[in-house]
Amino acid sequence: MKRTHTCGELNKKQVGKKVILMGWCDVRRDHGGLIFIDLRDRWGKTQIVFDPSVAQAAQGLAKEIRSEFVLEVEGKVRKRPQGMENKKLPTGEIEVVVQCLKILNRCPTPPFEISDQADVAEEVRLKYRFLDLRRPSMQNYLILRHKTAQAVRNYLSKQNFLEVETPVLTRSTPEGARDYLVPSRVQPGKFFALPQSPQLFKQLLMVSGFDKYFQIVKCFRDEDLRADRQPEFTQVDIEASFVSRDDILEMVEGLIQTVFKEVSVKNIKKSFDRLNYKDAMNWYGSDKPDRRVPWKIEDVSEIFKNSPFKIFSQAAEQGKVIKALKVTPAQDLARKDFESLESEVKGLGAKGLGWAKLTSEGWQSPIAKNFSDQDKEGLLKKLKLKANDAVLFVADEWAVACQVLGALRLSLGKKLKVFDEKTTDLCWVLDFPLFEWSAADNRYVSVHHPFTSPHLEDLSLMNGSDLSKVRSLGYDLVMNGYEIGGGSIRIHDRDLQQKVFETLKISAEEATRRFGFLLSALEYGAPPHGGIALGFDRLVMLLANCSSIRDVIAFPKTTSATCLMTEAPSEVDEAQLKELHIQIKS
RNA sequence: GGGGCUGUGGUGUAGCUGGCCUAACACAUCUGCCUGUCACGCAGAGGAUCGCGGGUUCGAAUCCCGUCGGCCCCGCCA
Repeated sequence: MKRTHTCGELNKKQVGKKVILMGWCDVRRDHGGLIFIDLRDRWGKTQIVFDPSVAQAAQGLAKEIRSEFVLEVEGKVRKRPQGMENKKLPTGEIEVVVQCLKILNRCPTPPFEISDQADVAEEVRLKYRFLDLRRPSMQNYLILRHKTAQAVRNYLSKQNFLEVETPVLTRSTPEGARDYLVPSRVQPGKFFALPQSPQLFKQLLMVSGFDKYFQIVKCFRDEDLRADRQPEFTQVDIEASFVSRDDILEMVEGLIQTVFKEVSVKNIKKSFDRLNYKDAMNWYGSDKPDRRVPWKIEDVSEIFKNSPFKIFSQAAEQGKVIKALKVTPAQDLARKDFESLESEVKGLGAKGLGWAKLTSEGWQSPIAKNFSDQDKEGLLKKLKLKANDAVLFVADEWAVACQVLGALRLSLGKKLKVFDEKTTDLCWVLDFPLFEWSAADNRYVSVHHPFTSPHLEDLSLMNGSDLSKVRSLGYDLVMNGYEIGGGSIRIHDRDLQQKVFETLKISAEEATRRFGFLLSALEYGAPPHGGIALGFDRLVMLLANCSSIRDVIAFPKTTSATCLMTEAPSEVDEAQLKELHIQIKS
């Protein structure tokens, strides 16, 4: 027997036709005589009818059918009686009258109803993921994921990019995320690492002359999970030779537009806004700003420099900044809301949060009584305040003040629903610092990675005292407050690479030991090159309007990095450990 | 490593300021009836010792401590 049609394609054009359908029993409506069953497959649902006057035997067997039984039915397509059409179904104009039924497999009562309406705890869904994935919405997410991957492959292939696979078993290159390690059986005491990204391999491919490379590839990072972070995730990894930063940015803009055109109903702009890191931090308090929140952080240090309010004026004197965020409209925020914000802020590293609300009766605020008339006037003018606006103040080190107000900007913007969640915003963040000081390590560390090229205008600063001023040729692609991609123009000069290692306090021996193959490759005629890696799961998540990448990954891990279905990771046999020369200490 | 939320029949929830809880409701399940339903309907039935362990108390789903699982966030994620 062969299935002639799927459950999503029959309509009145096939009326009268004999068909064979296969699928799962979605719902059963047993009227005693007539039995209706919605047969479901990944293409849709079709109503099948068992009529004792048409096929007595089939109708008798149909009495046994329960939810999620796997069925094969042979029957005739017929138009539903007048007024009995189901407008909610694409196949709702017809039904299949069954002449012959085969129960291909039975099913115990499922742990939850296979339906998008059913509200089931994620814990249960993940344990029975194979059932969860039967739900139409989950099937659509994976279909969307496939289409997105296809669009990416087609676009890049048309642009003459070549897909090349790189090793999954590779060497550990600390610095960066924690590695997943794989013990070597043949080399006692030695380990492979799973790649955090194919970064070095793609650079080597450039040295090999594959001037346009891409790969849709799994990457592994043994770090704590988030809604948008899994220990194994997929990147669209891209690298090209003889390109400038703008070449990469434009190519990626084309890629993203193509993806949107093929899989989404949303429209996005032709080219994406570019902001530099400093502005992103100053205006949005984040290097991955969600610009859909229509508020910008303002610097009001100048206004409070001479204020009688000592907390602010002294902060300004000490070289700190006073940042202000106008929250509008804020009529729904009461004193207790501001007070709870204040405690929230302390968890983020700020010493305090000032607030003031402008009501029709004047200022409502625990601190505004300390402001001079000049201060108030300055604020009104700079922030263009009107009744029912509130202002949040943080006086702190620049980075802290920005980040804290950035966090509040986002959480209040969402809470007060001041923007349409369905809109899409894409932008580039450029000119990141190349290095940042790590107090923990007592040295400078790479903001991106040690192979990122310094901004060519800043090369002279590389010898200066304040290395945090050196900008990089790195770039991040940001969508709705998520970093969906990041990359850079790389260093292709061995001496410059050596210099960066020195700056990072990575000794020559250490560099040779860890990245010798790269340094060697850079000597053998490395072309100028650069690239990007897109977070494929995040991209699909945003295209699907989901809030967790788990929803667009077939078999994801929990926040404690386990799989509830397979119960991985698991203990292994003593014999396996022995072969791998591994002993567990408890 | 830290903070927050959460765990009650198969599923989702209510109860959680301790005693009327002999744990309620909806869906699902089972039985019977039903020839036009599509969240089918009607009548009935079964099913949870409240994640687990300990403590307080005359009495614990309810309070306390510990522990395990899930989710969100900070740190971490070059």
